[in-house]
Amino acid sequence: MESACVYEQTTVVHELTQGIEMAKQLRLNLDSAEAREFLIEKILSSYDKALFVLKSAGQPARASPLPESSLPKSSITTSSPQSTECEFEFGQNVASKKRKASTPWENEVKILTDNEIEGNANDGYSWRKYGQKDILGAKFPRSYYKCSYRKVQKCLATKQVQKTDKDPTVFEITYRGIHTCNGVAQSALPPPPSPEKHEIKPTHHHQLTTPNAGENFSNPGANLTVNTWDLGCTLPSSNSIPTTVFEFNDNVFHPLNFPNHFDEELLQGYSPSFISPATSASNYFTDWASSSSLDYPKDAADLYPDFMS
DNA sequence: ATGATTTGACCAGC
DNA sequence: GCTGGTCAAATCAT
Repeated sequence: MESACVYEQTTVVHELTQGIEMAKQLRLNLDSAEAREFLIEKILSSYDKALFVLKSAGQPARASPLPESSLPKSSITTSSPQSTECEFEFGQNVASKKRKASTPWENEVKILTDNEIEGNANDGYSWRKYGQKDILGAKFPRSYYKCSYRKVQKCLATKQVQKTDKDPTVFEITYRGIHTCNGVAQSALPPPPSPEKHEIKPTHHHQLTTPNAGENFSNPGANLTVNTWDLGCTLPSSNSIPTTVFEFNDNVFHPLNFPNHFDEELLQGYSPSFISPATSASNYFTDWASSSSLDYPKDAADLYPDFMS
């Protein structure tokens, strides 16, 4: 299955979005050396992950060096019944009024997340609900969102949010289309979570690939373990890409297994040529890179001049 | 007053 | 005819 493990886009979106959140947290925690260090590491980690995934995306043959069993259950789901775990769908129609099942979207990504408030995922974009439908066979209706800047900037990105039948607290989010809006991500984001108020659900589930997973570390007091690298499918390697785990003790978070670096050897040889300039991942990236006060790693720019430009 | 959400209707694919 | 995706008027919230 060619796209069996094409989870890359979601991963990249997640990691880059997470980087945005981390950067925001960093801005709010500049006086705390410990928090600063942690956040910087986390940002770099997310960035590394994104780059790794982008690099490895064009090399299906080397997918999943490790047994899937070593990985947590993926939160990325396939939209195809034939597929086993995850995939992206690429198509061409862009936000046309009528569905075209035979021509998938140019950019469609499905994720599962329980880190969501009634479908309003903090994914860095501002969405406007435009419809809701009861879906055959589904317990819960599906909500349709389009980019708030659809008119102003002709951004055609849409997303669908639907509670899963098995667990109403878990949302299946399908992102469609490409964000052509500019610089809206930051302004659209809600204020960073307050450590005093932000609440984190216990990791009863595959916590996840939700782009705002980065908020989680702001929760104090809870003895919590959060996996932010919870992608199943043919994850390149759970060895080279360790799960990010941190705990909260006495209002201080402690990174336990911090994925700072990937195996450089693994990174080598991967061409970024597969990167489409019109993917949501790249849009996320450009939004992040252009709007964030952070500098992206220099070596990344060296490695991916096209991507960075 | 303005913008966001809700909800019934419309339309095309199957 | 059924279904999913979208539109747009009505309604709600700020």
